[in-house]
Amino acid sequence: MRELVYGVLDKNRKALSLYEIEQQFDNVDRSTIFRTLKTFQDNLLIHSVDDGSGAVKYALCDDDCTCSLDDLHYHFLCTKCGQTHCLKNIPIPAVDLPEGFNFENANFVIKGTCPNCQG
Amino acid sequence: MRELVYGVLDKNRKALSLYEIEQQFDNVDRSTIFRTLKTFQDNLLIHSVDDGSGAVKYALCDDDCTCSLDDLHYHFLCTKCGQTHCLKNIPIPAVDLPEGFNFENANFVIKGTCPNCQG
DNA sequence: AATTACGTGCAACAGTATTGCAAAGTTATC
DNA sequence: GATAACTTTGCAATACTGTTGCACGTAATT
Repeated sequence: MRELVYGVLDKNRKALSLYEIEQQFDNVDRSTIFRTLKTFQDNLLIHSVDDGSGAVKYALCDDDCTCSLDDLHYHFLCTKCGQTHCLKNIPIPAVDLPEGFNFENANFVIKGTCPNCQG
Repeated sequence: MRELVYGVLDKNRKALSLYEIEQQFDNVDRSTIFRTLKTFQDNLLIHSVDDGSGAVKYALCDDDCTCSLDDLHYHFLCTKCGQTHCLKNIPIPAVDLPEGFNFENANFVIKGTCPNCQG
């Protein structure tokens, strides 16, 4: 199962929701996939994004990804097709937080239309 | 009711979830507050943030806020106390999107510890 | 007074996430 | 090879947030 789920994420190259992953199988229970994804996350194979679409999405980490530390990148949610892309090539600028605030992690989601949905 | 809900948001000066607002009243229904917040949002009095905590939070807009247009700002979610602060003084840098991607909106949430939770 | 519009509470429902439990499968151990 | 120990899976149930339908009550309007 883990290999199959990994395969789906690898094939799609974008962030998928639990439901979307479930759709790609015929007879696999949500909970199984859910737990598989959780395992992946615990082992830093994938990262999750809450893009505001209502469902958390999951995407593969890069080989050298250390997720919570420095794999920060923008995510792009297309408001037309609903797909979420990882914009790994765009660096996230350092944020100058006010005194007393301590940076741990960040979630930067940009919304708009993706190349497939221009018209 | 609208005055009361507005008062709560004004007093707290941070983003509150529907549930948190509900807690500040004794006998007011979720749906009433929900609809009140929706009304506020339709009239651009408040903006909503999905900080990834599972619940959407709501905060007052500034007087000159035009929300969906240029009131973009960072939000800070404290991983200890769960409070969400608006970091209105920090400008959001322009993001250089790849060809074909069209910017409409953004949601930038930073996680960490807030001044109240340092130790 | 009759009509209309609006606000509220209750209850129900939707969608996603999550967990308990038992069955099925797998691996280790003797 | 049999048994025990552990893992994985499916089903069902539950939690939580958000959302809507409906009925009732109140206030404004004619």
